[in-house]
Amino acid sequence: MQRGATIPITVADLKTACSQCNLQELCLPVGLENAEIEQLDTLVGARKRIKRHQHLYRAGDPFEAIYAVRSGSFKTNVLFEDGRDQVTGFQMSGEILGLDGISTDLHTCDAQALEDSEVCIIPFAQLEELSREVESLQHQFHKVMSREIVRDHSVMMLLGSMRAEERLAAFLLNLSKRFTARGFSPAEFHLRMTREEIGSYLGLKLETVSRAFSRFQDQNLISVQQKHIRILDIDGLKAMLSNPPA
Amino acid sequence: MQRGATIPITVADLKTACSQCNLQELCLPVGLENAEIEQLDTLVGARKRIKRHQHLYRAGDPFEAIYAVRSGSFKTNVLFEDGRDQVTGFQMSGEILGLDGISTDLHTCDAQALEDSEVCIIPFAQLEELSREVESLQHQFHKVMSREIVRDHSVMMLLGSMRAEERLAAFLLNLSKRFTARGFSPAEFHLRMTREEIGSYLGLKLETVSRAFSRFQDQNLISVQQKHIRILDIDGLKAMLSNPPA
DNA sequence: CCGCCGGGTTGACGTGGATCAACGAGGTCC
DNA sequence: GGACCTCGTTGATCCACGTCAACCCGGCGG
Repeated sequence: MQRGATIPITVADLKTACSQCNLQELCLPVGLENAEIEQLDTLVGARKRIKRHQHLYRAGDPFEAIYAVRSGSFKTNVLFEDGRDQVTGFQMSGEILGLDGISTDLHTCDAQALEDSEVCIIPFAQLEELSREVESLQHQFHKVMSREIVRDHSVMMLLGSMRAEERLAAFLLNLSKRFTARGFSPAEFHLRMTREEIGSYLGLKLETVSRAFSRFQDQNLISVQQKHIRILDIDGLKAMLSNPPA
Repeated sequence: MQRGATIPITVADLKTACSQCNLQELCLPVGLENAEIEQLDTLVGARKRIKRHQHLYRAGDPFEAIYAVRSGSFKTNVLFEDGRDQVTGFQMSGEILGLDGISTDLHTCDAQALEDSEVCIIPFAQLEELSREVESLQHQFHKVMSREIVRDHSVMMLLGSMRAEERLAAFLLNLSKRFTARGFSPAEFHLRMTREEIGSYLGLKLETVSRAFSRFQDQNLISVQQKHIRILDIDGLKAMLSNPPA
């Protein structure tokens, strides 16, 4: 099948396509030329709305596409035979979901919307096909995967060697950075996930998360009201990270 | 520069190449046709010997190539500003090192040999070039990256929700599986890493690792003599994994 | 309006693993 | 062969976080 200029692109398509998307700078098209992004448009046609608490995919589902979060946010979690599970990440707009499925052609975790959300569907076979032709797309995709590996390593670091308050501080600073990159306030935001989900991600119990929030508030580092967070002293939070336990 | 049939391949090259390598089934060439593997040979020319305790690369080094472990074994670890560090993985023959470097063109962790080892150097630009031409290589490379992501997720699970003995049991079972895949005994092997390195990987202190080994020995699950491990009751070890803490 | 329910906070208490410390076994260098 | 050093084991104690439980708040349905 031919692609590219031989396929007519309608105005309706364009409106939803990468070339018109304000997340370009955060998403798969980073670093691509305009002409290349228009090639991407031809395969990133469909979008999908996912309501709060609905699953985008589940562990065991056949893998066919990766997804770019267009609006809203998600969590991914892995399941364990005995019913235990663990949140492996929270994804916000521009971030890519589903890379775990490539290895076995089955998804290996669940992806669930934390709020009403929308994703762009990127059929994987077509992405591979196009990235054989478009060098910069190929390289960008490799960077996306590698970035996921690097992110996972820093989560391992967090889980393996940080104390509860350090973990939470790292988490808040990471969120702040990601909100900032999306044009939101670095200091004030709304958590989309529960204390239990935060705890699962950070390897802590929800009570410990709650207590750490309260402690940060007592120290005037942040102000917390349920899911509403305001960072009052970002340097203070950063300082928490460079304090080894011993 | 031309590649492929236009470049003469000497017998000496071939002897060290993928097409002649007995790790084919475990390494990058999985699932490739013979002709395709021969194309791989053209870029996986050089090998490098790394002595015990030497670094293959360090965090901050420019990223130019990925590496396939040909013999021996490695650990990778990430560093933290304040001097803390954490082992993120142990790699044995056929496994790929260096994928973390793609994201920023700098390596983000250290890779250190646990014993005298040898790696194949796979220049990354050339790998991308060839995988634009060879679909199955492209796909296989994506699987390798995805597998690393999946592996990282299971380490997160381990660090975030398992108890000390569960972690160690999971670690031993994982080693056993990988030794088996390489034609070694599933039940008897030699650890290449210290208790401290195991502990760092598992998010435990070396004393805890040592105690867990002793406990397993008391329960006749394994026999331990320093670095020599014999698994006596593999089902018993597996059972440790399906026992939630509560 | 009231009752319910999920999510969050806080307190009292228990415990798994960290910490500190002593000692033993093997390897290496003179 | 002795001195040293790294690695591993084991015991005693401590403490960060988990556990259990009470309670609070806001939203929702009847």
